[in-house]
Amino acid sequence: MKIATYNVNGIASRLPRLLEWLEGSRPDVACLQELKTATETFPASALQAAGYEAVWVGQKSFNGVAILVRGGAPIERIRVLPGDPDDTHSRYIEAEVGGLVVASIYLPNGNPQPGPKFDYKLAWFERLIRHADTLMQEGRPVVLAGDYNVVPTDEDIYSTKSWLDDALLQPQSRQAYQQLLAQGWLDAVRHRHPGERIYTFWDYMRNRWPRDAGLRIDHLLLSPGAASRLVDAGVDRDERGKERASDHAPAWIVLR
DNA sequence: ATGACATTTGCAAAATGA
Repeated sequence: MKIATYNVNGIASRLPRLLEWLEGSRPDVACLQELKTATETFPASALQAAGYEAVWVGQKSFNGVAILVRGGAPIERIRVLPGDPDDTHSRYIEAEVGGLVVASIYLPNGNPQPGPKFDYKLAWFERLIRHADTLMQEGRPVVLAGDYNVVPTDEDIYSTKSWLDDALLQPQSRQAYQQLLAQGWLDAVRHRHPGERIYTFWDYMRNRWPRDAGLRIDHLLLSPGAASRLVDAGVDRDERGKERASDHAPAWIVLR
Protein backbone atom coordinates (compact mmCIF):
# COMPACT_ATOMS: atom_id res chain seq x y z
CA MET A 1 0.00 0.00 0.00
CA LYS A 2 1.55 3.25 -1.18
CA ILE A 3 0.65 6.45 0.65
CA ALA A 4 1.86 9.83 -0.57
CA THR A 5 1.72 13.45 0.54
CA TYR A 6 1.86 16.28 -1.99
CA ASN A 7 1.55 20.03 -1.52
CA VAL A 8 0.16 20.89 -4.96
CA ASN A 9 0.24 24.69 -4.52
CA GLY A 10 -3.13 25.26 -6.20
CA ILE A 11 -5.04 22.27 -7.52
CA ALA A 12 -6.70 24.24 -10.34
CA SER A 13 -3.49 25.37 -12.01
CA ARG A 14 -1.73 22.12 -11.14
CA LEU A 15 -4.38 19.59 -12.19
CA PRO A 16 -2.57 18.30 -15.33
CA ARG A 17 0.60 17.76 -13.25
CA LEU A 18 -1.36 16.06 -10.50
CA LEU A 19 -3.14 13.68 -12.88
CA GLU A 20 0.14 12.75 -14.58
CA TRP A 21 1.76 12.07 -11.25
CA LEU A 22 -1.18 9.95 -10.03
CA GLU A 23 -0.97 7.87 -13.20
CA GLY A 24 2.80 7.46 -13.02
CA SER A 25 3.37 7.02 -9.30
CA ARG A 26 0.04 5.28 -8.67
CA PRO A 27 -0.31 5.93 -4.94
CA ASP A 28 -3.15 4.05 -3.25
CA VAL A 29 -3.67 7.04 -0.98
CA ALA A 30 -2.69 10.64 -1.74
CA CYS A 31 -2.84 13.39 0.87
CA LEU A 32 -2.93 16.80 -0.81
CA GLN A 33 -2.32 20.25 0.64
CA GLU A 34 -2.66 23.83 -0.56
CA LEU A 35 -5.64 23.19 -2.80
CA LYS A 36 -6.18 26.98 -2.92
CA THR A 37 -9.75 26.53 -4.06
CA ALA A 38 -13.18 26.56 -2.42
CA THR A 39 -14.75 23.29 -1.30
CA GLU A 40 -17.34 23.72 -4.08
CA THR A 41 -14.75 24.05 -6.86
CA PHE A 42 -12.63 20.98 -6.00
CA PRO A 43 -12.12 18.95 -9.24
CA ALA A 44 -13.73 15.78 -7.87
CA SER A 45 -14.96 14.46 -11.23
CA ALA A 46 -11.55 14.78 -12.93
CA LEU A 47 -10.02 12.79 -10.06
CA GLN A 48 -12.84 10.29 -10.18
CA ALA A 49 -12.15 9.78 -13.88
CA ALA A 50 -8.54 9.05 -12.91
CA GLY A 51 -9.76 6.39 -10.48
CA TYR A 52 -9.69 8.29 -7.20
CA GLU A 53 -12.45 8.99 -4.70
CA ALA A 54 -11.77 11.84 -2.31
CA VAL A 55 -12.68 13.72 0.81
CA TRP A 56 -11.62 17.36 0.99
CA VAL A 57 -12.11 20.68 2.66
CA GLY A 58 -11.27 23.80 0.68
CA GLN A 59 -11.12 27.54 1.02
CA LYS A 60 -10.89 30.23 -1.61
CA SER A 61 -7.36 31.40 -2.51
CA PHE A 62 -5.36 29.53 0.13
CA ASN A 63 -5.05 26.44 2.34
CA GLY A 64 -7.25 23.40 1.58
CA VAL A 65 -6.53 19.69 2.13
CA ALA A 66 -7.74 16.42 0.61
CA ILE A 67 -7.35 12.66 0.88
CA LEU A 68 -7.59 10.63 -2.34
CA VAL A 69 -8.05 6.86 -2.48
CA ARG A 70 -7.57 4.74 -5.58
CA GLY A 71 -10.24 2.14 -6.21
CA GLY A 72 -12.08 2.91 -2.99
CA ALA A 73 -13.44 5.72 -0.90
CA PRO A 74 -11.98 7.35 2.21
CA ILE A 75 -14.40 7.51 5.14
CA GLU A 76 -14.17 10.98 6.63
CA ARG A 77 -13.66 11.21 10.39
CA ILE A 78 -13.10 14.94 10.90
CA ARG A 79 -12.35 18.00 8.77
CA VAL A 80 -11.31 20.39 11.52
CA LEU A 81 -8.40 20.03 13.92
CA PRO A 82 -9.96 20.07 17.40
CA GLY A 83 -9.07 22.73 19.95
CA ASP A 84 -10.07 26.11 18.49
CA PRO A 85 -13.65 26.79 17.37
CA ASP A 86 -12.54 30.18 15.96
CA ASP A 87 -10.00 28.73 13.54
CA THR A 88 -11.38 29.14 10.02
CA HIS A 89 -8.38 27.78 8.06
CA SER A 90 -8.81 24.56 6.08
CA ARG A 91 -5.70 22.75 7.21
CA TYR A 92 -6.72 19.32 8.46
CA ILE A 93 -8.75 16.37 7.28
CA GLU A 94 -8.75 12.84 8.65
CA ALA A 95 -10.24 9.68 7.20
CA GLU A 96 -10.35 5.96 7.57
CA VAL A 97 -8.76 4.11 4.68
CA GLY A 98 -8.55 0.33 4.56
CA GLY A 99 -8.11 -0.14 8.31
CA LEU A 100 -5.74 2.82 8.63
CA VAL A 101 -6.39 6.27 9.98
CA VAL A 102 -4.89 8.82 7.58
CA ALA A 103 -4.62 12.58 8.06
CA SER A 104 -3.72 15.26 5.52
CA ILE A 105 -2.07 18.15 7.34
CA TYR A 106 -1.15 21.66 6.24
CA LEU A 107 0.61 23.20 9.18
CA PRO A 108 0.83 27.01 9.13
CA ASN A 109 3.98 28.47 7.58
CA GLY A 110 4.36 31.01 10.38
CA ASN A 111 6.29 33.75 8.58
CA PRO A 112 7.13 36.42 9.38
CA GLN A 113 8.43 35.62 12.82
CA PRO A 114 8.08 36.81 15.45
CA GLY A 115 4.47 37.92 15.05
CA PRO A 116 0.86 36.79 15.03
CA LYS A 117 1.39 34.32 12.17
CA PHE A 118 4.16 32.60 14.08
CA ASP A 119 2.01 32.53 17.23
CA TYR A 120 -0.76 30.91 15.18
CA LYS A 121 1.69 28.31 13.88
CA LEU A 122 2.82 27.33 17.38
CA ALA A 123 -0.75 27.28 18.72
CA TRP A 124 -1.86 25.11 15.78
CA PHE A 125 1.10 22.82 16.41
CA GLU A 126 0.05 22.43 20.06
CA ARG A 127 -3.44 21.45 18.95
CA LEU A 128 -1.94 18.91 16.55
CA ILE A 129 0.21 17.46 19.33
CA ARG A 130 -2.84 17.08 21.57
CA HIS A 131 -4.89 15.46 18.83
CA ALA A 132 -2.03 13.17 17.79
CA ASP A 133 -1.85 12.00 21.39
CA THR A 134 -5.51 10.98 21.35
CA LEU A 135 -4.95 9.16 18.04
CA MET A 136 -1.96 7.38 19.56
CA GLN A 137 -4.14 6.29 22.50
CA GLU A 138 -6.57 4.65 20.07
CA GLY A 139 -3.78 2.19 19.34
CA ARG A 140 -4.68 1.84 15.65
CA PRO A 141 -2.26 2.20 12.75
CA VAL A 142 -2.14 5.91 11.85
CA VAL A 143 -0.37 7.93 9.14
CA LEU A 144 -0.05 11.69 9.71
CA ALA A 145 1.01 13.02 6.32
CA GLY A 146 1.48 16.55 5.14
CA ASP A 147 3.34 19.80 4.86
CA TYR A 148 4.57 20.44 8.41
CA ASN A 149 6.42 23.63 7.46
CA VAL A 150 9.26 22.49 9.72
CA VAL A 151 12.84 21.64 8.74
CA PRO A 152 13.50 19.09 11.53
CA THR A 153 17.32 19.37 11.61
CA ASP A 154 20.14 21.08 9.72
CA GLU A 155 20.53 17.82 7.81
CA ASP A 156 17.15 18.59 6.17
CA ILE A 157 18.25 21.75 4.37
CA TYR A 158 20.98 22.61 1.83
CA SER A 159 22.29 25.42 4.01
CA THR A 160 20.81 27.29 6.92
CA LYS A 161 22.47 30.58 5.98
CA SER A 162 19.50 32.31 4.31
CA TRP A 163 16.91 30.69 6.57
CA LEU A 164 18.06 31.34 10.13
CA ASP A 165 15.27 33.86 10.76
CA ASP A 166 12.66 31.81 8.92
CA ALA A 167 9.75 30.28 10.84
CA LEU A 168 10.56 26.84 9.36
CA LEU A 169 13.86 26.59 11.27
CA GLN A 170 13.04 28.27 14.57
CA PRO A 171 13.87 26.30 17.73
CA GLN A 172 10.21 26.54 18.81
CA SER A 173 9.07 24.95 15.52
CA ARG A 174 11.68 22.21 15.78
CA GLN A 175 10.91 21.56 19.45
CA ALA A 176 7.23 21.17 18.66
CA TYR A 177 8.08 18.66 15.92
CA GLN A 178 10.34 16.74 18.33
CA GLN A 179 7.62 16.82 20.97
CA LEU A 180 5.26 15.23 18.48
CA LEU A 181 7.79 12.53 17.55
CA ALA A 182 8.37 11.84 21.26
CA GLN A 183 4.83 10.46 21.47
CA GLY A 184 6.13 7.54 19.42
CA TRP A 185 5.68 8.66 15.80
CA LEU A 186 8.22 7.58 13.19
CA ASP A 187 9.46 10.04 10.53
CA ALA A 188 9.29 7.42 7.77
CA VAL A 189 11.38 9.04 5.01
CA ARG A 190 14.21 9.94 7.38
CA HIS A 191 14.07 6.50 9.00
CA ARG A 192 14.47 4.78 5.64
CA HIS A 193 17.28 7.11 4.50
CA PRO A 194 19.44 8.04 7.50
CA GLY A 195 22.14 10.58 6.73
CA GLU A 196 20.91 11.26 3.19
CA ARG A 197 20.22 14.68 1.71
CA ILE A 198 16.51 14.53 0.99
CA TYR A 199 14.37 17.55 0.13
CA THR A 200 10.67 18.00 -0.66
CA PHE A 201 10.50 21.76 -1.28
CA TRP A 202 12.52 24.14 -3.43
CA ASP A 203 11.53 27.80 -3.41
CA TYR A 204 10.65 29.25 -6.81
CA MET A 205 12.89 32.19 -6.13
CA ARG A 206 16.65 32.57 -6.45
CA ASN A 207 17.15 29.61 -8.76
CA ARG A 208 16.75 27.17 -5.91
CA TRP A 209 15.59 24.14 -7.90
CA PRO A 210 18.50 24.18 -10.42
CA ARG A 211 20.89 24.64 -7.49
CA ASP A 212 19.18 21.84 -5.51
CA ALA A 213 18.78 24.31 -2.67
CA GLY A 214 15.98 22.37 -1.01
CA LEU A 215 14.28 21.81 2.32
CA ARG A 216 12.64 18.70 3.76
CA ILE A 217 9.34 19.91 5.19
CA ASP A 218 6.78 17.33 3.97
CA HIS A 219 6.65 14.39 6.32
CA LEU A 220 4.83 11.09 6.86
CA LEU A 221 4.65 10.21 10.56
CA LEU A 222 3.73 6.65 11.46
CA SER A 223 2.26 5.23 14.63
CA PRO A 224 3.96 2.03 15.86
CA GLY A 225 1.27 -0.11 14.23
CA ALA A 226 1.94 1.52 10.85
CA ALA A 227 5.72 1.73 11.35
CA SER A 228 5.99 -2.03 11.78
CA ARG A 229 4.57 -2.39 8.26
CA LEU A 230 6.96 0.12 6.60
CA VAL A 231 8.89 -1.36 3.67
CA ASP A 232 9.96 1.68 1.66
CA ALA A 233 9.87 5.47 1.50
CA GLY A 234 11.03 8.18 -0.85
CA VAL A 235 10.44 11.44 -2.70
CA ASP A 236 9.31 11.86 -6.32
CA ARG A 237 11.85 14.64 -6.91
CA ASP A 238 11.43 14.71 -10.66
CA GLU A 239 7.97 16.25 -10.30
CA ARG A 240 9.59 19.48 -9.12
CA GLY A 241 11.50 19.88 -12.38
CA LYS A 242 8.47 19.81 -14.69
CA GLU A 243 6.72 22.70 -16.43
CA ARG A 244 4.39 24.67 -14.15
CA ALA A 245 5.29 22.42 -11.22
CA SER A 246 4.38 22.95 -7.59
CA ASP A 247 7.27 24.17 -5.46
CA HIS A 248 6.95 20.87 -3.53
CA ALA A 249 7.61 17.29 -4.64
CA PRO A 250 5.52 14.34 -3.41
CA ALA A 251 6.87 12.20 -0.56
CA TRP A 252 5.63 8.62 -0.13
CA ILE A 253 5.79 5.42 1.86
CA VAL A 254 4.96 1.79 1.12
CA LEU A 255 3.32 -0.26 3.87
CA ARG A 256 3.08 -4.03 3.86
C1' DA B 1 13.29 47.10 4.65
C1' DT B 2 12.87 45.19 0.02
C1' DG B 3 12.45 41.89 -3.65
C1' DA B 4 13.42 37.60 -5.43
C1' DC B 5 8.68 33.79 -7.94
C1' DA B 6 4.03 32.08 -9.31
C1' DT B 7 -0.63 32.83 -9.48
C1' DT B 8 -5.09 35.23 -9.16
C1' DT B 9 -7.90 39.05 -9.87
C1' DG B 10 -9.80 41.30 -13.48
C1' DC B 11 -8.07 43.23 -17.57
C1' DA B 12 -3.01 46.83 -15.35
C1' DA B 13 -0.85 46.61 -11.79
C1' DA B 14 -1.50 45.09 -7.23
C1' DA B 15 -2.36 41.44 -3.68
C1' DT B 16 -1.23 37.25 -1.84
C1' DG B 17 1.53 33.48 0.00
C1' DA B 18 5.69 31.50 1.61
